[in-house]
Amino acid sequence: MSEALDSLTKNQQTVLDILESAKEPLKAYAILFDTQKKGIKAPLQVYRALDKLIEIGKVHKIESKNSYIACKHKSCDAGTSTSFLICEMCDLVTELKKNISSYFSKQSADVNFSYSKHNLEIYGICNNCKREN
Amino acid sequence: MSEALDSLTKNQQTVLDILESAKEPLKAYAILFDTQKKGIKAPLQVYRALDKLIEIGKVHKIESKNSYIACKHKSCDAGTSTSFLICEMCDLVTELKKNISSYFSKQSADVNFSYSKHNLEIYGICNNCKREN
DNA sequence: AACGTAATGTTATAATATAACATATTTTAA
DNA sequence: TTAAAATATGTTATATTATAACATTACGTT
Repeated sequence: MSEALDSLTKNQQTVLDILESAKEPLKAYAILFDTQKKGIKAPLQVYRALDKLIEIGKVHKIESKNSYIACKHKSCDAGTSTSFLICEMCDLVTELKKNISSYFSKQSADVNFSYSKHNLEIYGICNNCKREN
Repeated sequence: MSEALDSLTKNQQTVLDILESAKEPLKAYAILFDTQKKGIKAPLQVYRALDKLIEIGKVHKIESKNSYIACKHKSCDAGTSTSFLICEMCDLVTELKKNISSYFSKQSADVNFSYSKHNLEIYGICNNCKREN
């Protein structure tokens, strides 16, 4: 049988399932805890699954939180650039769709820097939390 | 004597000196290693100095590299928003002074998100490395 | 079937960061 | 000017995040 491009292995699917059903970004050891009933026993199994999922763009890492989040978009361009809005009150994370890259590319060119990719983490208060306060 | 706003303690100054003379961002344990001849003996002493320096805007953390860099600007607005250009070849880091915050603030408002601060890490190739390759 | 590649399982350890507690120093203010 | 409050220090231990190393298994390709 020829391999479907989006076929995931058991561990990869297990980790992705957890992330997709999570409301907030999860830390690796939280994922480990949640997946122990499904056969994942060691940190490395989580990290390996995460590495692959990030590589294919299904998952992103939020660097300032050492946390991981499933990508909600149809197809992210393979684990490169990311832009997030992070609510400081409820931890909700929204991923911005990426036309913002061209802006950074121009800004970079202005100082003779060849843009390759970026990571943007914007902190603030989400709409829900604003209304409730 | 009344306290000068920019007076630093011994450990804080030691850590800042190391960062200011470094060409690339440094990791906390690299700072520890470099400051051991100057009386700093434990990781916590480094982290505490870093915390303070970050708080007053003298140092920034580069989240995607778990590294720290001295701020070259006159006065950064107290450890809040940062924007970096990071060379993938030589690790040179340039901090963008530009008022990119207002752009993010607008983009955020478009989706009903109240901007508070941001962290931007742009990867690419710096001018020097471009010329040499 | 035999090979090459990728994924797995497992143990150990590296790298990054904080907790807890005792002490010392500086600032503030009565 | 001194006592209280706040800040910084020193030190040991430990928590958190992530990777190394190595043996094994699954699986697509030829």
